[in-house]
Amino acid sequence: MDSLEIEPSLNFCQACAVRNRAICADLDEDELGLLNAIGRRKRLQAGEQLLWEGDDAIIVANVVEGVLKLSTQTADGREQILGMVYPSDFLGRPFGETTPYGVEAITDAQVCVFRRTDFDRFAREHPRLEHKLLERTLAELDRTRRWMVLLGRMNAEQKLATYLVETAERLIPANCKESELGDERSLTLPLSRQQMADVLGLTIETVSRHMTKLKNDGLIGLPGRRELTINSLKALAERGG
Amino acid sequence: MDSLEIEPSLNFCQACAVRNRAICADLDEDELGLLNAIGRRKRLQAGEQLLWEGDDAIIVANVVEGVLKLSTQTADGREQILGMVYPSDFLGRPFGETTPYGVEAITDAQVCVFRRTDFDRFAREHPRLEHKLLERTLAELDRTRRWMVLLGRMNAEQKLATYLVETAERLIPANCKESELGDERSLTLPLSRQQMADVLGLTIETVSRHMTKLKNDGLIGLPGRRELTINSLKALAERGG
DNA sequence: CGACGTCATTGATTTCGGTCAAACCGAACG
DNA sequence: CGTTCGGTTTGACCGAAATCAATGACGTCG
Repeated sequence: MDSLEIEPSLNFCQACAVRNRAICADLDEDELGLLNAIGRRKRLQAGEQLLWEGDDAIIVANVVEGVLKLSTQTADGREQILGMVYPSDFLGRPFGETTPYGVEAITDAQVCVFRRTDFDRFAREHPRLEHKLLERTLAELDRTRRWMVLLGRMNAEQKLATYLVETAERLIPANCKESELGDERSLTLPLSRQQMADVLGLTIETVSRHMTKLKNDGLIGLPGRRELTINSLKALAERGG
Repeated sequence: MDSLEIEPSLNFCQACAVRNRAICADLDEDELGLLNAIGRRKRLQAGEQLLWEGDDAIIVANVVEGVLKLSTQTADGREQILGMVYPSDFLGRPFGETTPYGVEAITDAQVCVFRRTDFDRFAREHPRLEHKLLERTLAELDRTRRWMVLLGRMNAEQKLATYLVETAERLIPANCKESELGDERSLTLPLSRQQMADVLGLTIETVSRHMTKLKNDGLIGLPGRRELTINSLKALAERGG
């Protein structure tokens, strides 16, 4: 299975944008060289699928750039998005036989891909890497459990408000550091309405209706389909949890 | 904070019921001795709280016996159960500052408790243990993500059928190994109707109604409040996902 | 035994979000 | 410039689950 369209392997690691934030952060130069030897950079276009649900788990990866979604299909064909991954996040299922979810690039993206068997061996031989991976997995589990509360106990408006606040918080610090311009934010939404629905366990119509409602209530502005301004982050957060 | 009512420390590990299934499984005699030295057995009565949401994360534990729930409170006072832990499962938040959920014993239980700082240090020094913990955490993350689909995309009947099947599968092999009596099972439900509602993101009335419906449809029997017989595991599973 | 408290069931009603259908809007293209 | 097309919004209606309320079943303790 070597049909992955992969770029030639230079030593990317040293210049890697996520060198100090990804699981490789604690590795020394030598270890990094070894890791570099088994990994390959791969570019993905928006909409391109990296892993298919149920496939043999042949690869794992670090996200270098862009946003990807993890999702699964329900029996009746609808989709539930299980999580979003951002730069420096790890994805895939090490030490497992099959990939329990599909992975698709939401924006153009760049990932650092490893054959799972190679990665598993490397991880077992390098406890510092495994430790980083453990910390990340524990943090991801916490985040996932918080999302369960959203799915299980919130109504549509609360879900939407919570999602918008969280998106703003994850996206704004990356763009600009004017965090104390006050309570306002403006950003480009990474997800379409349908994708937002799939993240929140709603339908596209319900998402659309409540976006309009939040706008009419003066909490947000919608200058364009993908554009969002938040008039008061605090007020919006209050509509959530 | 040493007011934990703890039993004196004999070397429990060798005789431990979950010795070969918990994260300690890969440790040798010496390591086990060291781990034993920092851990203590603790008995819990049904309903007793082991950890409170938001507390400093001072302890982690292995479940030796019984069932416990992880749960969180919503702003409006309702509860969402984030997960159930069974014998050999690990609980608590290693490498973290605060406990992101409350832990309460559902049945009488026995756990093997460690001060978090002691455990963290031991784990860092024993990669085999950390590896086990990583595998467990990854598996738990997979399970949690599957639960997101239940919460986000299933209707009440599907949720209930899925829950009953999963409970049967987790509980039956422990009790008796007559797994090929065919497709029937009978068991004592670990959760009250209210707790089932909290796991499934429903209300107690909806749970009750759909339990009755599944009974009337001939899929299950309800000889008592906490008693359940499954007439066909396969048929019940079909009502789920 | 009878009274009480807890938990579960059942019924009546409301409400929120889903479904179906139509209109709308902006970008890409001939 | 008009057409087309995908994504989005809006409306009308419906149904599943929540809510409100009453009743029932069971255990326990005086």
